[in-house]
Amino acid sequence: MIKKEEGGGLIAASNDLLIEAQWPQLKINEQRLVLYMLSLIQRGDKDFKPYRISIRELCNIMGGSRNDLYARFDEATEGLLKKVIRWINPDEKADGRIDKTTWCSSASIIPGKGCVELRFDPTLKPFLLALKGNFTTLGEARAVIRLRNHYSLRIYQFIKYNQGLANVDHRKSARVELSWLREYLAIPEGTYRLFGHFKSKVLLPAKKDIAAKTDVQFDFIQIKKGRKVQEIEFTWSKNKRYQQMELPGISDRGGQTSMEDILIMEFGISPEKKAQELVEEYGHDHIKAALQMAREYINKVRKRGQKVESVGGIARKAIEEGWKPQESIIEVEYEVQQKAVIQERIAKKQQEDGQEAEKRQKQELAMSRYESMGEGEREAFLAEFRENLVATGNTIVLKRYDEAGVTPGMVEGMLAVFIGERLGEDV
DNA sequence: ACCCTCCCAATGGCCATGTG
DNA sequence: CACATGGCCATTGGGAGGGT
Repeated sequence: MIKKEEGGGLIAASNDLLIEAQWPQLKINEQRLVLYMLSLIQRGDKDFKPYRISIRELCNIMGGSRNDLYARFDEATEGLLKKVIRWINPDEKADGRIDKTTWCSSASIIPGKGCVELRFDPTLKPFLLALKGNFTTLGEARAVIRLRNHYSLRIYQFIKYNQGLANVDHRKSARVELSWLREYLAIPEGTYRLFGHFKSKVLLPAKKDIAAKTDVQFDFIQIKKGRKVQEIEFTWSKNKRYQQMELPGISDRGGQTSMEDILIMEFGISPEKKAQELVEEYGHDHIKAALQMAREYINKVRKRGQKVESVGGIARKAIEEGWKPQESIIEVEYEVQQKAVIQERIAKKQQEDGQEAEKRQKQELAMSRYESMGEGEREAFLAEFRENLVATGNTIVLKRYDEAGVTPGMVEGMLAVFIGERLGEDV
C-alpha cells in the first residue's frame, strides 16, 4: 500500500483494498448508506447483525423530505443489492482467491417501527473493516454524509486513510500520481482531460466541501514535470471549526436527538416516538447515566457467555429505575429478576408444548376409534354429529352436510373436532 | 394526490487568454 | 507550442410552488 519513493519520501501509492475491490461507481445515496453502515460496524461484531437506522437518521443520510424517503431508500438499497464487488482478500491473496459479493444482502422497511434494517454479507466483513478505516463515530459518519458529491467523499476517505497511517509512520503528506487519483475517483477517460477542469471541478470543490463539513481539512500542491501537472501532494490538518459545526438533525434540539438515536439504534427501542418520550420524561443526563450502566451490565452478561434476552428491555429498565454508577445492587436484583422471568418463560413454553402433544395424542386416538367403527355404529355417530350441528345452530355446515355428506373442508373439520371431543377421552 | 412549471445548483464541455 | 486558467454556456436533476 505504501512504497518508498526514490527520494526517500513516502508515496501513498494506492489504497489497494479499494482498488482491488473495484469499488464500483456507487451513487451518492448508496455511498452514504454504506458509509453510515460502516460507522455502525464494530470491530468485535462476530456476524453482521441487521443494522437499524431510524427514519430520522435516514432523512439525514439521504437528505430531503420524508415524503419520498422510502422511494429513495428503495432505490439506493436496490442499487446496493445489485452491484457486485470483486475483491481479493489480502489474507487469502496467496491462493488468488477472489471474493464476489454485493454491498448489502438484505434491506427491509419495518412497518410501524420508524426504522429500516440493512444487512451486510459476512464475506464482506474484512473488506468493510478495512474500509471503515478511521471514521468510527456517528458524528464523523454524519459529517461525511453531508458531503454532496462523491468526489468529495472519496477524497475525504483518502485523507482519512492517510491521516490514519500518519499515526503509524508520521507522514506529513501524501503524494499521488494524477493518473492514480483519477482512477481512484473513477473519473472516466476523457472527462476533465485538462487539469484545470479537474482542479476547478473536483479538487477545489472537494477542498471547500470537506473544510466546511467534516473534521479534517486538506490542501494540495501541484507537482509538475515540465509544464504538465504530474503529481498532487496532499497535506491535511484537523478542522478546528468542526466542533462548532451544526450537525444535521441535531441543530434543533441540542444533544437530545443523538440520545434518541442511541436509544433507537444501539438499544433497538422503537418506535421512534417511544425513544422521544423517554428522553422527554427522564432527561438527557439521567438517560446517559442509565445507558452507561446498561452497557456495562450487558457487557458483563455477554462476558459470562450468556445471551442477552432484550437489550432494549434492559435499557428501558435502566432508565425507568434510574440506574446510576453506585447502585449496582439494582443491577444484581435485576439480573436475578431477569433470570426468573426467563425460567418462567421456558417453563411455560414447555408446558404449552406438553399440552399440545397431549392434545394431538388424544385426537389421534379419537380418529382411530372413529375409523375402526362398524357401519351401524358410524351411522349412529354421524347422526349424533348432525344433531350437534343442529343444537349449536351451525346452519352452514349442516346444509353442506345434508347436501353432500362428509366433504373435505368445513364439514370434515367440524367432524374432526366433534370426534376429538366425543371419542378422545377415555371411556 | 398528482402533475406541471419554474428556479437553482451542479456538472461537464468549449473557448479565449495567459504563460513557461 | 503545449498546457493552465478562468469565463461562459448547455444540460440535467432536484426542490419549491401553484394549479387541477
